[in-house]
Amino acid sequence: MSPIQGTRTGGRSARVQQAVHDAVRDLQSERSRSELSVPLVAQHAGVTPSTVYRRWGTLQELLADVARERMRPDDPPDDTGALDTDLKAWARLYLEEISSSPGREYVRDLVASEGEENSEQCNRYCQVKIRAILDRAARRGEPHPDADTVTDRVTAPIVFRVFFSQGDPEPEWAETLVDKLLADL
Amino acid sequence: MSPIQGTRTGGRSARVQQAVHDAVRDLQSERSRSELSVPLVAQHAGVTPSTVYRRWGTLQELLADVARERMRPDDPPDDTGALDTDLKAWARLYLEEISSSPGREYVRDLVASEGEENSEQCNRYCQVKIRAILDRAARRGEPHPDADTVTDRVTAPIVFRVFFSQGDPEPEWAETLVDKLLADL
DNA sequence: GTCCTAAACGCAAATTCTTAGCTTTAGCTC
DNA sequence: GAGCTAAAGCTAAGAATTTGCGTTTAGGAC
Repeated sequence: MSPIQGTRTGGRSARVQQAVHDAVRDLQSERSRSELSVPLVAQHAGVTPSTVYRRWGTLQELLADVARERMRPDDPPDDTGALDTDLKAWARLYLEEISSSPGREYVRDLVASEGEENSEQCNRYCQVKIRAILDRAARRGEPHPDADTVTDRVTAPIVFRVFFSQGDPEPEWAETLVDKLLADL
Repeated sequence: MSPIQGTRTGGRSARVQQAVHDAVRDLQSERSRSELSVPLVAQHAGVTPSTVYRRWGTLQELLADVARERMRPDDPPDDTGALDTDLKAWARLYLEEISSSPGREYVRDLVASEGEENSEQCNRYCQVKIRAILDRAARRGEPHPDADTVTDRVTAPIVFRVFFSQGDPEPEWAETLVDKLLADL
């Protein structure tokens, strides 16, 4: 039985999805956003444009779909032995990731997409990592904030500053956010 | 001598800009984002599409330009007599504004635009209001955080939650952000 | 006020993107 | 493996975008 009645998830459909995603990633690495188009992606993927239009609707939605995939957490965050250093290492990495040129594009694509599922999913991925760090702290018996507080005091300021303030924040700034958070516990 | 060599700011150019902005606002109030197009806006504004393309480049950039205009601060925030209540009133209003359906669209349009000038300008508008509140607190002799701290602890979480968390936050939640900020002073 | 220059607009042709209808292919169930 | 149908391919019509060129007009100089 398939997960959703009458929706095909394997075989050709899966291959097309894979080919289109790969094409987007390839093209993103060598062309600017304004040079991308549905027909171009379709050609590189070896499918017809109408297939892409039917499945994703617009280039924007396709880009958001690809961005969400790229944000999927791969490895659990490094265990440095203490909450303070775990959170700082993660915050630093996160800031570097989303302030990088491709990182900005991904977040931009997520926010620009019509529905909010993609952005929400992305935040959930983020919280998975945060919770892994907090769980370790709990097991060590360290006092720790909850995941929502970390989101409000570390993740949110990082994302906000990258998108709404001029100039790139220094990696150290992410660590000061963690310092302040832990000082207020 | 004109401010920027060879850039026209008055007369016909100004009228066209006004007409196009007005057309966008009119259309936004009665149509969904996906129904907007450059030719449609141009027609309502009584100009040719090529004029819009040449001045703004894409629909996205035009929408970001309009959104920035709408975010411009109008009145100074209400003076309720104390920092705590001033900040809470502002935070509540801000949350309501950007979590509203048109508000979300404006922020979306800002972030989606190519350059970052529009988003940055928007944050500056926001900080103008925050600073007005903090200045009043300073004059009253109240202890107060700096504007960047308010941005990190109130503005950023509000924006982040509206765009990356599912479900609409309650207005009261914005006030708790202020409570926590002031408690940690 | 008049003239000059170039920025900005209008128009229209050429190109590219998007959509819709129909046909074909290939997963899935039995 | 036969039948069913979602999803892909194909093609043509329609819409949006880009571009070149002529015209208008704002802004500065005299």
